[in-house]
Amino acid sequence: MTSKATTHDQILDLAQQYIQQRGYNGFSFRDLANGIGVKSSSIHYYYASKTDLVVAVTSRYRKGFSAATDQLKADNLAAADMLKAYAQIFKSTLEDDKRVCLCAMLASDFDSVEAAVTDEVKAFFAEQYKWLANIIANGISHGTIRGDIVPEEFAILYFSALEGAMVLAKANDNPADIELVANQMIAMSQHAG
Amino acid sequence: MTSKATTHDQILDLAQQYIQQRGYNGFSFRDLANGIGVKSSSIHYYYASKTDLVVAVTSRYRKGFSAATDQLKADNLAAADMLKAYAQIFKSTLEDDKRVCLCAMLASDFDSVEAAVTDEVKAFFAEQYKWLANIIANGISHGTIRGDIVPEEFAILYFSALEGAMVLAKANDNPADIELVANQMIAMSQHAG
DNA sequence: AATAGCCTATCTAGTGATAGATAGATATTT
DNA sequence: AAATATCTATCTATCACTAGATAGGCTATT
Repeated sequence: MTSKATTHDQILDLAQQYIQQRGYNGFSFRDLANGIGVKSSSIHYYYASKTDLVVAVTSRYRKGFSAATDQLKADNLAAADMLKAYAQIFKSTLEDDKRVCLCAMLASDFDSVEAAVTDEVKAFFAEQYKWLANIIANGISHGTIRGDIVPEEFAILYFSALEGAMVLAKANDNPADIELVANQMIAMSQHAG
Repeated sequence: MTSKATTHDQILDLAQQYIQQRGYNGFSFRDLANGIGVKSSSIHYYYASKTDLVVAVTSRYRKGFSAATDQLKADNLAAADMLKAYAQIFKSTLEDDKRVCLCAMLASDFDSVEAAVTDEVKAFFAEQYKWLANIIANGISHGTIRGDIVPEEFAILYFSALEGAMVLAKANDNPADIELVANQMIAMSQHAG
């Protein structure tokens, strides 16, 4: 018996999809309602405002992403493999669902959203920077990543490149570019051969 | 006597600003009209549809950017300095005007815009990839950039990272991150010390 | 009976787009 | 030169539609 998703979950799921594909200003309560098969007032029953809805979606996304990266870290791979697996999350998000990172979309919409949303987005970025810097620092201490790399700086580079590659790869309809971008950075972070 | 900008030019200028700051779905003909001091019907006089307007803005942006990079190339700097100067365009766009690359914004809005717009955006990306690959190839042939780098691949990396860094730097209110990202890639493209 | 979940109906505001009018500049004909 | 015609750039007013939001009612579960 396939347990039917609740309306509440469907709202969050579809809102997330719309934000990832069309951005904050690219969908309406009616779009959500029509997609789910309810009325827009039912969305308001769960979320009084669009801001409330988007904050909930972003918070859930942020926590889900953290859980995924924590899981990845528990696998205890070498730093380079960890970074590769991390990039794979971005690639499959685009390849499988034609979606861009939720927070990259919302970052583009920063001038359109309220502080409650930007706070969640900034928290997401801070968490990802921290996770990446930790992985990189571990790689350096294990001698698999060049010692002249500054973990906090390379984290920003790696993350920026992946987020940018995601948007460009979608525009160019070429998800493989994400892997191409990640592999080049990883190769450059290794000791010269 | 300060020559007053025509209404037509004001429309293109303000539309460009809005797209760079709020995206395709983040502004209206009325926003433009109010900002300029005319009626929205006057915008329609110049551009029958929003698509037509955005195509015109994007085409102008693309040609202006090409002119700027051609000028940069004429300066005949070393590859690394050329790449640094290129990144500086992105940084000052964010720092001075709080704007993101027009085409990065439109790329995020790909699911919301018509093919006439996406064609212009894709043409912009293709031109930038080509310019960067050429600069990198020159650097390799002059021996200032590592020979194991593939120009077309590093171009995608460099451009992706800059576009991503621009969006993230805006969200984090930290334009210096653009330079940080560029400098790391340039350093890694050099021969090991 | 109370609550949860969803509905109908409606509101105010704003969307892109269009029709028709008009003042003033420019061009053409007499 | 004067009269006529056309063009440019803008206006007012309105279209059908969509936006987010809200009040109040119905129904099913607890």
